[in-house]
Amino acid sequence: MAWNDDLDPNSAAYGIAAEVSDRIRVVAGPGTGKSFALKRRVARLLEEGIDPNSILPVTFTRVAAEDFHRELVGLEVPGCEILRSRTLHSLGLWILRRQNVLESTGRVPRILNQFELEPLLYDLPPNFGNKRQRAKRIRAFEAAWARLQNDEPGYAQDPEDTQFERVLKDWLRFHEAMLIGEIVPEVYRFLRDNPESPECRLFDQVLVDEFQDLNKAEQRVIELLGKNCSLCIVGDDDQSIYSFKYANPEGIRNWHEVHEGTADHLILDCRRCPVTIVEMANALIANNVDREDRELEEISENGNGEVRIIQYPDLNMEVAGIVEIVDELVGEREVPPEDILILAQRRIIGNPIHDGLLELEIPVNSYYQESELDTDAAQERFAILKLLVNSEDRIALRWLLGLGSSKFRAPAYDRVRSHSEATGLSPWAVMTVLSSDDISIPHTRHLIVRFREIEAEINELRGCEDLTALILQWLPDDLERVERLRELVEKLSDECDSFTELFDALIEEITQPEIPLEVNEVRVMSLHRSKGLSSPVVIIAGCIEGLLPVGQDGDLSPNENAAILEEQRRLFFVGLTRVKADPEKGKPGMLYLTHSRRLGLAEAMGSGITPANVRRRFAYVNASRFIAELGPSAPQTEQG
DNA sequence: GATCACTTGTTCCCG
DNA sequence: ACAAGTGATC
Repeated sequence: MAWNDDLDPNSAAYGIAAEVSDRIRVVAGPGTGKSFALKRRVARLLEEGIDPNSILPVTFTRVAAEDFHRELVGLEVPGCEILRSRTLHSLGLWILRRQNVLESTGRVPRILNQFELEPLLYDLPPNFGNKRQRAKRIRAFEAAWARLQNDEPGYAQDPEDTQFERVLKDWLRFHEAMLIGEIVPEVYRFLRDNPESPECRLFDQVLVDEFQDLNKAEQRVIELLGKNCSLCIVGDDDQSIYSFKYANPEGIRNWHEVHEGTADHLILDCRRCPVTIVEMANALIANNVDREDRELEEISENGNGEVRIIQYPDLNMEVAGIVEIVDELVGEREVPPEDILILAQRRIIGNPIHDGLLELEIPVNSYYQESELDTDAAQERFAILKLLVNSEDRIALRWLLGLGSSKFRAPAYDRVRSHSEATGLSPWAVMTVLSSDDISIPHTRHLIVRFREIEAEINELRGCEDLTALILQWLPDDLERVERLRELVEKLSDECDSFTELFDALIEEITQPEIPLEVNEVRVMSLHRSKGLSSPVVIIAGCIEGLLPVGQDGDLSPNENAAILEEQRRLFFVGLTRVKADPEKGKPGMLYLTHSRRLGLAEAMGSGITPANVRRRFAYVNASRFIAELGPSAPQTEQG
């Protein structure tokens, strides 16, 4: 088909697809069809004979990359199959591999799993602040030290940051591993320092989605890739929700001022959402001060949808209430499970909902990060497996040695590491000689005990005769809290013949889960994760003050806290606008906002929920201020 | 006496 | 999750 088939020449999508400027900024509100416009633009470029290999669509997530590719293939434009949409990470890793950048700097692309960061945080010395501050500093390092939009990425300015970078990189080098977040800074440095490299001329057309969520280093990578070519950036500053990785909405807000001759496009027709929800979203986001004044426009054919706001006496009842709502929707109202999206900002809310639905045998999937490895037991089993495959996996050994101790035995391990660095022996080799009393290092007794346990475990596994026996030894049927991991292993072991094959598949599946072509279950995830998705039924749980928005941070200035509040409002805005109306198919678009009055104090504190009051081991919380900000279109709160 | 691990009491941080 | 306290180890 032609790129402009059924496309009104006066529509925003047409304007974007036909735009010939080589600097284009598109600001597109939620559900306004920006991916549709981008798709048509790519179709036009292909039809004009531009080499598909020279077009680079950059997406925020792998899911979005896959979606974009699928939609392009659907267009049946010549060349669309070749065209690959990529995330900045996958493109970055590809460039680093291609140019052997990692080898030349002595880095090993063994990427740490989320849970493996834990010992690193304890091994970083406390002079860099408490654990939370150390974690935050790692994220600044991953942003190439550009915390603000005006910062220049590349080098740490603050001497403490410089020292931190040295200690962190030493740790990573010693453990022969990398953080996933190191890829972008490495690529940035490579492109900046090698302007003659072919990667700087690889593409003629660079299109970037979700630009508001790129930090300065990522923005710079895009600029370097698109220096001599046509650059089209797309996003919505009202949906900027990644300040924790130092993304900054100013990046898209000021882009047209920084780039001369920018053609500016704005799309505001919200084709996705019911009218009521567009009104609520507009009322909500208007409370943000740091923002351009604009409104989403409703499409009256979408109808009003159904909105309910429910408060429950406590969190358990909220969870039970949501499970009941879903059961009723799936049962009596015959809503397909895949049409239901449940958003919860904390696993302590999302997980019991997931489990409750599972109990009713309603198909459901949880999308929290690395959720197969949610429990300590699953993490331990996974680490053992890594060590079985490669006893020189220093990260897995480090993690297992620290297991069971609240501070991961950091001081004792530091002595082992010093010895290892002094002698050139690997940590495994050092532990082996320690264990056999050939040498002695003070204060390492607990470490040795742990090492012997680990060794025994691995020897048991080595003794297994076949794959089935090994899996059974590794994940015994009666071992609790590893259900998700076991399910995954069972699924994968059917497709794998050898043990190493299974291991590779398992790593792949956990770190880069396959993106299913179509879902057929209820999805439970965080608001961040829901970016780019839409669904006929959306349930946002835990709409409480102290969680959504999060409480004030005493370490931060009033201005910083105000900025966080505005981002939280954008997060809620993103959540609301996931609702998709399709009245012709009998799907009006439903939104449920739930909250409760009370939850366990330990639960609240453990997951960063700030209570309004604390009484007798219970945290008492109030309805989110955002509920009141939804304006007159929002219904009254019901009692659940 | 210095260092480290574990427990206990009070708690403010995840994506 | 952290700080302080206690007891064990060197």
